[in-house]
Amino acid sequence: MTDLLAALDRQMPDLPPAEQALAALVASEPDWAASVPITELAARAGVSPPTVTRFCRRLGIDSFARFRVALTQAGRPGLRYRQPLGGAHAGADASAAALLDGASRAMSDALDGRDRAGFDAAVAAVASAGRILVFGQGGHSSLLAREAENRLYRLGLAATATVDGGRALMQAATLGKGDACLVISQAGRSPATLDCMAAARDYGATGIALTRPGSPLAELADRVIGLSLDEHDDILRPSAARYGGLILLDLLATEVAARIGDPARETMRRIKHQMLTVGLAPPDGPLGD
Amino acid sequence: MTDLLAALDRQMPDLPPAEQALAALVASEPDWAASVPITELAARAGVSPPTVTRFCRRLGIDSFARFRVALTQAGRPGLRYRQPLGGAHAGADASAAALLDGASRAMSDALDGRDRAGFDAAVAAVASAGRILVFGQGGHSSLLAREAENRLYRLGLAATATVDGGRALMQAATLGKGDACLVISQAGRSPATLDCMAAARDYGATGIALTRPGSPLAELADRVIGLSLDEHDDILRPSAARYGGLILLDLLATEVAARIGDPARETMRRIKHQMLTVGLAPPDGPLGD
DNA sequence: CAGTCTCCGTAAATTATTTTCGTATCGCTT
DNA sequence: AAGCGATACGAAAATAATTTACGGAGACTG
Repeated sequence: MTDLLAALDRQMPDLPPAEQALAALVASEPDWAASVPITELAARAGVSPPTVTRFCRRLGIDSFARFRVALTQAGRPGLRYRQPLGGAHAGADASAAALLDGASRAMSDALDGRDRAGFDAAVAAVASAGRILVFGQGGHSSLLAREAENRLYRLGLAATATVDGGRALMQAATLGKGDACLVISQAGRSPATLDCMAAARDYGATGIALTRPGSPLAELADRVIGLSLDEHDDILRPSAARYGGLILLDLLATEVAARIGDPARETMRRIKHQMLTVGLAPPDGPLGD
Repeated sequence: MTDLLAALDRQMPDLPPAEQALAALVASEPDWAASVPITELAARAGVSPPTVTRFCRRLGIDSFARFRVALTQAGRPGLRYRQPLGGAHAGADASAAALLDGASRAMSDALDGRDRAGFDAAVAAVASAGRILVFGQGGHSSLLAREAENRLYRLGLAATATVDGGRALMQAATLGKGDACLVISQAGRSPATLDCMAAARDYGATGIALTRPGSPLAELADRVIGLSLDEHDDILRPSAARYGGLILLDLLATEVAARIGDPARETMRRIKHQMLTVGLAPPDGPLGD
């Protein structure tokens, strides 16, 4: 019952006419529907108040009051702004809503859909690794690779990202037992990424792939953190998959930090101290610029 | 109005006794408080129903009904985990919820809080620029700078990102009238970023800053896209401000693309065509790897 | 020591929600 | 095609929830 709006979509066809009208209204303006009295909602949908009560019951909720709560909760950050984004360009606010929706959805999906056990194993491998090589190529994956380095070095880990296909293979060849190799690739099929993963594993490093489940790269890795591609029709709209990858890296870093504990805290404190001393960071702001 | 629970914390000391009792109850069980009738809430707090109504009014909300909506929104999954993590680590799912909440919030805030007119002007400047220099330094800003290049070159624009403080200044010196210089800095106070912005403007380029409003960098720029730092108490948790910056860049790129229109579409098609030809991208996937 | 202000409860008024009940409509059977 | 039963749905009544009006108690002020 987490996502009332999804349940609503699903049940839509089976609903009687009056309740379909209600469903359509609620789906299009969930925020509004959750905050007005039952009579106003009924009037705007062209039905009577009892129909609204019956509608709630049919959705498995025993009162209109609870329905409001469920509806408000269903309005997850992005979902509130559900925008089909089709056809003509509808203006900056519509774009903003669609982007936010896509990004929120990508993040929830990535987090919810992760394989708990595999993820924990990846956390353990990273936290205890001697060195960590992060590799990603192409616009999105190289962004994620650099961000992974950025997150991990702050914890005092020996993480290095490279986005150079030739160099990655050479670096992978220097890894050994107790090291980790994190390879990031959305499609999981480019030769350079596969070679890098294979080489790292050959020399005894733990291979972790942040990639599409089932891809050739995933098959090669010891541990897989799944990241699915999002489908989209509009060639001009940026893919939201990056957000899924970023939030997974954030979670990885957070969990690694928790596992490392005080030494990580001390490293972060040092970084902050230096930034403050030089005057680059405002005293209350986040680390780095 | 985004975070009722925070507002509640803040106002707590100034509240009369009966309302403090209410505030404490609401803060400790927001979900419950949002779903029970006013009489039940009042009874459990040991106050009368009218006191609850007055309590809502004092918080700036004109009815108990709206208070419930606000409370439900504030009580979204992530927020409950705003624990300082100084104590025990509550597990990966709690971290995931907190990260997701922070990221979603950062994105909504960034989009909602943007200055519409200034943003449009920045879009126009980028879309019509001869060359675009993107500059950012430090973990977060360099990530954003590279991502800006990544988004813009795909539209056929001559965008170049640099994260090298010395090189940026030299590059800025090559800009001229009709060019644009996008400088990204979360604190907006590092000398390198200021020098770069000043030089670019000196030579006639339009200076656009993605930075904290009111910062020295913002003062120097022609156009400001505001990005506020998020406060957070947990040194080990990554800052969510990056997400705000990313979504703003996505919006910038989307709006620029819409303004450019078909030529941008053609460039994207070409990129996709080449990726498909070489077999790097799956036919239905997003652009790039 | 009034006067005034704020807090907060009781009771009344108002408003919102749910229940009850009756009619209409549709599909199915004979 | 008429009869039957089920479902849909609104009107009105009943109930519940919320807000307003008002007044008393206590604290602070001149």
